[in-house]
Amino acid sequence: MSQTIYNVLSREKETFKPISEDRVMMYVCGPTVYDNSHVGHAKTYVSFDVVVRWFRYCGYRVRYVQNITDVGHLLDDGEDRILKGARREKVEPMEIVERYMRSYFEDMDALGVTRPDISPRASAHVPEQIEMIQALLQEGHAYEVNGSVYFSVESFKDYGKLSGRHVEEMEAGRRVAVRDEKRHPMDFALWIKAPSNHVLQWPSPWGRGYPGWHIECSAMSNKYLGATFDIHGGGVDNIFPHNECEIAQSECANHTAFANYWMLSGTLLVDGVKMSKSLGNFVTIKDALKQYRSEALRLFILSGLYRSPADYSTAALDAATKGTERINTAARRVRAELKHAKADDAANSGRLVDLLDQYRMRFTSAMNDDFNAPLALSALFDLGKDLNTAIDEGSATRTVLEQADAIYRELGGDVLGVIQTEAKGNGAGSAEREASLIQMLIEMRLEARKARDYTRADAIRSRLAEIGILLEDGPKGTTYRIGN
RNA sequence: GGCGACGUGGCCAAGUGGUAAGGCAAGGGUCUGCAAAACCCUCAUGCGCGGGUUCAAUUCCCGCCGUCGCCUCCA
Repeated sequence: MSQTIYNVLSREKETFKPISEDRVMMYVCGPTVYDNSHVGHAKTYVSFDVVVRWFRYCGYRVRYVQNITDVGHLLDDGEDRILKGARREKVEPMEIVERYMRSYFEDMDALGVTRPDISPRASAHVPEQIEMIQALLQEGHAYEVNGSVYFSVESFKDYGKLSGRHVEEMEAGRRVAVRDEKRHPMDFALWIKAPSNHVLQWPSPWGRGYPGWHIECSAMSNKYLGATFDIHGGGVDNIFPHNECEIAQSECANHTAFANYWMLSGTLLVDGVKMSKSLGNFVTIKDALKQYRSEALRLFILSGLYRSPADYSTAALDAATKGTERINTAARRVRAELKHAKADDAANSGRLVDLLDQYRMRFTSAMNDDFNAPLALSALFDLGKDLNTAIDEGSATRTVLEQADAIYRELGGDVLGVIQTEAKGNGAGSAEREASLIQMLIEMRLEARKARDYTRADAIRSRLAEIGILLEDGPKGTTYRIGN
């Protein structure tokens, strides 16, 4: 079965053909680190995390590059975001960068997002950016004015091919005063002359200055992935001008195609409008994680297609929380049953093993179809229903349970990251010890119940509940789970 | 105004030219000292509105209405 990807370049689903057979070279636009990340970032990066995890599950070697923007990304008023952050917090610009880059990684780690293989920083690749700008100047795709360098959009006939815009049709500069220096209103900065008091500046052939925002992605993807690579990802909101500019710079400098497949994730809305730093309506990932566990956040994100918008609300997150509980309870039950599983016996076992294969195939074909995570999830939910029934009937043999456990670990855990694959503990040894202690208390409570000493039984239960361990009495005995 | 996307049950959300996945909520049941949880079952003749193509459309085409994103910084 082959992988399909909705390619924004063609606006169609295409069969994925990597440049090297078993290898995926992938770039995703990363954050500008001048403030805490919000749930909108989570949507984008969790989505691409699942793409990477899926490729790896399928046996591809993936090189995943995601930049860290720490210079050159300007605000409306022309001030660099990093400098604004530095002024706000009264620290060095690079302190802002370190602070929020660490914060970003903390958030991503908490969300279970696999770290990129390379997280190149713009400020650490100024020579590479200068080199690319020089190439563009030599080719006549760029021009210098007063120490700044601009890309000439008229020199690249394909400008607008990703976003479907045409230079002639755009009423550029209508709302923003165009810099007089530009030859064409749509031209964009490759290199910006720094005022003498500007804190971030580097020497260049055109005097002291700093790189424009777009050029870093072109220069760094070129360095780590090559002139042409497989997949370029990011949020749709950057399709114009950022992504369009990347294509223009790279294709003009390298004389070859840039990314073969463009995957853009849908915008996260809150109360129907975009969640963004500039609108101030954002929920930080740290705040969201105080309320919801990371599996719930991931499930919320993966409940819709990556390229569709999603609306953040407490109702949606509560529903996702319940959903993760349902799916994790089923997975936990399988693991618990496995401890005292029956040996295999012919017929039933075979039928159920076939059923499990079908679920794995359902999941696989969903993911192969442009990473349809919501459809893949539905397979896991249905699987849980069948397993519960099988366990109740006593037809779930060891082989069945082992394979079910493997599905949960590999597909729910490794690929989607919505199923906890191991007990959360403070350390390797302590988790096991904790489990034994809880088991001991459960047995003590059982003895109390047998003796009809319910006061004592309830006391054990409520004391455990106080420290977040919830006991649940079921037909087959008492189980527990760790609450939030 | 231009470009792009979308409108599916109470809410969220997949999907297909041949008759609607899944989650949440709701109702019923099982279990149970109590409680909580869990599990099972049920739940859209219908897919924004109006036309058209077709043996057949929610799915294709046209028009309309509405929502969102981008066009200026945002993942």
